[in-house]
Amino acid sequence: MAKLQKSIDKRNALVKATIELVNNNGFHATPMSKIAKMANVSPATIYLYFENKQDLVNKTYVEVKAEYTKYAFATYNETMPVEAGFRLIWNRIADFKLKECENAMFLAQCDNTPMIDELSRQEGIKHLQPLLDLWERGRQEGIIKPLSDYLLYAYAINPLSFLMITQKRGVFTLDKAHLEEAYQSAWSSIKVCQ
Amino acid sequence: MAKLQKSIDKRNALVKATIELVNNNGFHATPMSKIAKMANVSPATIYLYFENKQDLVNKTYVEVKAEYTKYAFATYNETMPVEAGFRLIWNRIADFKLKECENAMFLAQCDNTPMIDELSRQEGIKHLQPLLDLWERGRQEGIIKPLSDYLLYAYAINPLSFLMITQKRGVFTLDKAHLEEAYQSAWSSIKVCQ
DNA sequence: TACATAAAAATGAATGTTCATTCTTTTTTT
DNA sequence: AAAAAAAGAATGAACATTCATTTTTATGTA
Repeated sequence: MAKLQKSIDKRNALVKATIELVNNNGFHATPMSKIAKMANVSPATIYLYFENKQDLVNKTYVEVKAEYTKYAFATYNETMPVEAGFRLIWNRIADFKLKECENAMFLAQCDNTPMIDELSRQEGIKHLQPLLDLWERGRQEGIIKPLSDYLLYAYAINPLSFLMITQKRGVFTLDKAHLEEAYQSAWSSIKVCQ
Repeated sequence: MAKLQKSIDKRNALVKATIELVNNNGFHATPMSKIAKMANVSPATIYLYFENKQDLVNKTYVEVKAEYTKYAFATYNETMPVEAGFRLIWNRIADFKLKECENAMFLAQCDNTPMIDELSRQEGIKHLQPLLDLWERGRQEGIIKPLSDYLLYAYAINPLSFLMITQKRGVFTLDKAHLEEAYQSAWSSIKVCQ
């Protein structure tokens, strides 16, 4: 098992360097040589862990996306009432976007760009199922508007990406009070009135 | 006036080619040679109209952003009541994102990427003022929640970008009914209840 | 434990390509 | 016929990837 012997630390350093450089310079301005340098590794070593640059970026995307959803659902279980469950997941996602800012920025960039292969993109979406199930339950109980999952995501979750990016640009700070306001807006947009 | 003599058509073709190629391949995979080919122009000619590749992309961004806001406010005037004015602007923006899909996709990509210089980005934001003024009026009249402009934009406008991208990926179609639902979600998220 | 050796991992330097940009010449416009 | 615009080919740098070698690790033997 050659693969298992290779240092997992090196692989992680490569993934981390990719995220950091792509965040700061964009995909078009992150050469393999810089990734190698930041990970303290020779350029040739990258090819022991990844097929090529595209593969490195794809795998990085899928891994970060998996971390994201893992974090989002870590404290959730399916027996929770709809509103409480949504609040919990929403807060975990907000938390992730604020605390794991580098990771979240990377995902935001990948999600609006033809930088990632379609296959990896689909792979990344898979783990969102618990949220979709919660919404289905909410619709059935008449708590959540009978809208497409895409619309619900667009209004309840995606605005957090915009806010995170805006905060990263420095023009705006997302404090505790803003977060509660954001939650209220998110919930207002998808709950059934009265 | 050398500049005025140069063909405006050629310039437009270059801008259009840039948008199309960046949308489909990403900035990292759109060489100047391809842009030239798509615009039916020699690579050298690009440099008669733009300083370099970065300048071409920056200028393209600023121009498309200007078109976007021009379209958004074309039928609005400041004497309208807040809710009607918001509905009007929202619909124009939705229209732009659906009809001028190429332009809107390009903006979405630029807005989540370090592809554009900070200066051009700031230049692009300027023209949004009428919407910010409308929101200020709405807050004063107690119609719109007393939230930061960034939060209002995140919930009322930005979801349209997500929906447009999702539609472009083909998994979801944004029809008339969806649009009305989206509007209701947008308005719900920022209006003061009762 | 100490050493020898084979396998694996890692490296720096090379390779060949692609690309942004510039140069020189040609074509078009005035 | 002069000036401006456009062109295609040339230039040199940057880059992804591979190659030939060296270093590290694991294993077997005394």
